[in-house]
Amino acid sequence: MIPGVRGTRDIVPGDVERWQRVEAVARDVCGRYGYRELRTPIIEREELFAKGTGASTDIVQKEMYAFTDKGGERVTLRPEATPGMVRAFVEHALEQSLPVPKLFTIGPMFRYERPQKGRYRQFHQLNVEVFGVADAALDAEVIEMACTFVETLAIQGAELVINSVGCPECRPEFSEALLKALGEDLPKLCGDCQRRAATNPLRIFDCKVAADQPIIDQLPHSVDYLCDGCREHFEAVQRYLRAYEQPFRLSHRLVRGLDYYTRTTFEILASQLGAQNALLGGGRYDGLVKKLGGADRPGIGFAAGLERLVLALPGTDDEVAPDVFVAALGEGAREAAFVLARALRASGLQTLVDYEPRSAKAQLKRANRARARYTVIVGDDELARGEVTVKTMATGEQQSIARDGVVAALSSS
RNA sequence: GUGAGUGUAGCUCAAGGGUAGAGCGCCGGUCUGUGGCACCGGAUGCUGGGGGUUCGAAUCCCCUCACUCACCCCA
Repeated sequence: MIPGVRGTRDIVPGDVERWQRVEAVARDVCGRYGYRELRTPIIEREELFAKGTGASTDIVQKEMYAFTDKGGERVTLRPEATPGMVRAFVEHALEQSLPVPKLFTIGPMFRYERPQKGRYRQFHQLNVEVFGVADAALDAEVIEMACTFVETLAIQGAELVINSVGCPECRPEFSEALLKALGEDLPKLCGDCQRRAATNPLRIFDCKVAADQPIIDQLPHSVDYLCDGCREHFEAVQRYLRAYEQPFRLSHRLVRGLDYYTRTTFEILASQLGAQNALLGGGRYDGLVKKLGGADRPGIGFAAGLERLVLALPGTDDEVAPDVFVAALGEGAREAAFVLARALRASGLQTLVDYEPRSAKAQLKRANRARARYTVIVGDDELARGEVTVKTMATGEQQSIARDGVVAALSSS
């Protein structure tokens, strides 16, 4: 046997129904908020992510499936969707053709990481992006929609966390304040934190090392360093959320890993997932469209991890069961059985037939195992009278029905 | 990339140097054209893979692969 590639998974029948449920809810919710689907390729030029996601991020530095193709082009399997969505938005001038560029996409992403629960090398996301709207009302609507999505899936124990990381105006000031506050304590922090202090000081807030916490708890908060514009924007976002009666927790430690985030950031956490507990995360990225060669347009969006949503989904697996099982008894009845099955399917009934000439007992057993509602027994005896026998599996009750009336009888039941 | 744990039948798990097992599931019979319940019978494993120690390895040792948890990262 040749095993599947590490970090990839098959979604088998019995599991796939849960995925379909998540995807159906995603499409339904997106549709109600006015989003249109945009499907972009899984491979993109490597530079799209170096520029978009950010050259300093771990994703770009060590997690991309990047290679040189046969034409000498540097390409990569996409590690996230947003830069591709922005590229397509710009490339097709979607702002001209769509009333409001509200876009969503569902598909696989690839990151070369050590797999663990809730984290895979090929994983799937729902991505939601809106371009060209700077108003805080949209931030709140996007966040509220994300919450509605999770609630509609009946996922328990989800918590919304929000923060503001400022903009290119006020963030440098905050980073400086951070380093200044750290001062002589910096060498006391863990190695990772010291590295973060040099590359992206905000990410010190991500640290989970226990010994570092007393120091980190004393650090200033980004919300206290926002410029007037960012502060008013963030206050407005919170006002709208309260108006929606959407509970949220402010966390000055929510900083997010991608370089492009500005102002509002948010996550929905699920308590039952363990270490990989973010169901969904996103924020505003006002400089990204311009950076990727488009006009100066603001943007906001989020990505939801489908594996994690499926993991957090409450138990009940929806069983897939046929309406009818057609059992053919006797060599002469088989042809009639297949013709009948075709007619039942044409009328919309999910129908199975046995392909082996098994005993009546064996076929009934199969019908039972498949959880068919009805078994239609097509036998030589019945056919001679122009009839078939319909058995209701739940009750065991059965009756003879004219062969040409069985489709009508079953499709109305 | 780092650390720890676990890999035995389709699934959940026993056997800790001496002939690989159970429960569930699957197939068949009792019931020759009638499922579920009961009873009876049957099939299924290169014990993740490779190497070593030993008269003999699922069991001990080494390597490798995969999975799980945590770090890291993030959806």
